[in-house]
Amino acid sequence: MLQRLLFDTTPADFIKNAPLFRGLQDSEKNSLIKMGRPCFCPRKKILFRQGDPVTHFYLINKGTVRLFHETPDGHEITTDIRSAHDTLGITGIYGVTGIHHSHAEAIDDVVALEFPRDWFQNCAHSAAISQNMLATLTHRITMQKLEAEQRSIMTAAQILACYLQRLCASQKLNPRNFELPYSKSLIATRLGMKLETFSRALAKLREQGIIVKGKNVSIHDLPNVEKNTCAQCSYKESCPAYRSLRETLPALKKCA
Amino acid sequence: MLQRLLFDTTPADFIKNAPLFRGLQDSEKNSLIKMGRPCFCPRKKILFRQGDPVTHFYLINKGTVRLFHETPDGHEITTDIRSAHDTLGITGIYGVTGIHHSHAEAIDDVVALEFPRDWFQNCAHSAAISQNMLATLTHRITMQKLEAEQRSIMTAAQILACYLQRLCASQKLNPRNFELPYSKSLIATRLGMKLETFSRALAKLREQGIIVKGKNVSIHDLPNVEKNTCAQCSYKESCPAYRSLRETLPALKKCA
DNA sequence: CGATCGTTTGATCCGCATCAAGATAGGTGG
DNA sequence: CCACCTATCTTGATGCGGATCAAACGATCG
Repeated sequence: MLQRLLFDTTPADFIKNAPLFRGLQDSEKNSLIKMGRPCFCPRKKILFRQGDPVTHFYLINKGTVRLFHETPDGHEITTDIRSAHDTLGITGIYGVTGIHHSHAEAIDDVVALEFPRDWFQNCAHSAAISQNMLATLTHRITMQKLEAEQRSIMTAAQILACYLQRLCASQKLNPRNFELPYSKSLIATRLGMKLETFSRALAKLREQGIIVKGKNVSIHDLPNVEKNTCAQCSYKESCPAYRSLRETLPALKKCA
Repeated sequence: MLQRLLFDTTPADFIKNAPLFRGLQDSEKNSLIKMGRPCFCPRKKILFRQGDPVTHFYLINKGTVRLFHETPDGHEITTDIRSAHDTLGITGIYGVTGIHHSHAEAIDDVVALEFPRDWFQNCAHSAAISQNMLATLTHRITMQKLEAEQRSIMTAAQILACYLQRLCASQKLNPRNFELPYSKSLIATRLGMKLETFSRALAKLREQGIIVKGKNVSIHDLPNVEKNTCAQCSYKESCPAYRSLRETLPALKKCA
């Protein structure tokens, strides 16, 4: 049916394998499968708007969502980019205001599952879900702090290099050669810089062995990368990119 | 006994009234009272260091704690300031690395209750605690995003004005006349700016009716305040200071 | 083939950091 | 009570990084 066409896997399988629902009883998963409604949002459309009451929370199956704010003078600020297996609306559900804090816009065609807020709050309260949510939020807090710190002590080029590193780490990409998952303008706003600044940062990284041509990225001079990126930030072992770097650098150096 | 001298209230009463433990069964509270050990950390001493294994989580009863990182070149970055009723180490407990992400330093003499990490994770898992934790972390995420956004679109003076507003809102201070709870240098680092910049921002605010002399603050020109602070940020109803402003401005204007 | 979108490059401006001196206040000992 | 000291803060001069405005470039598409 339609669902088969939209989803990467069936909704039931998707729920069974979702990291957010890891550790749940089968009965709980079945109840989630019953309540999870497929939800489709085409490219460029708005999934929900800042200020809207929180009616559902979403689990993304396919596609990419941009969260952003509008400033009073009409500019937009990208606060996050979410994709498969990420959630949408958690902070809305657990927040006190009952409204969404950001606009959510589909970058691609987006497929998600939606769960009614009330049902979820009242009935779906297993210890396992709470645990998973706590782990997710904790991770988000750590990463936010890390990025906030980077913005205050690093140059645009360094921030970008760190971002590319984290991208490799989180999406298991090969640093020697991978494709940017989003447009450069989207990444620029995601990193809180202007497209022009982003572009100039790319030029600087090129001098240091990180070559970006179109959407294609290849990182050559690894010692330099090590010197200029997360290895320099003060989060050390708290930073996923740093941990990943520690693990992968020796292997990568051998390839060099 | 000693505990009476250190704590504002007895540890038992403190636990019974702690927001974090709201909604718990009496039996759960009693178990917390049994396991919560008083913990004293004198001014300027370090409670735990970044990289230390997370052994406990803490609930502050008295005093102020600064969370910070060290950059590779020796500078320090204040990531948060916590005081009575705040927690310490939650992200450490729920994080995957099992280590603290920041240094925690006592600004004042600090009194706290500590709970062993393992006991807390294994035995203290009531739905109510999880709920409270989720609400706390959600709030923290929202505020972090808000501040990150402010740093990218506001000037130092505006950021400071917003901070003062939030201070009034969260600590129920009278905007017409209150005392800064921390030193100016601490607030400056908390806001991610240099002390010099902070000082110059004060001068600018003075022209706009926000007068700071020593630790004393008085906000006079409310329309100007409204124009220059959280009312301008894009979080609107998600921002506590904005909500508070909407509620309190009419009353304050009458006093003017 | 022009039109549009996404990106690059150039010139200029502004805000904050930095470096360097003063100023003020709180605390101590003579 | 005053002189001294240190901690905390203020003020001034300068430089750098990123935002802004403006224009050109390249790719894709009807």
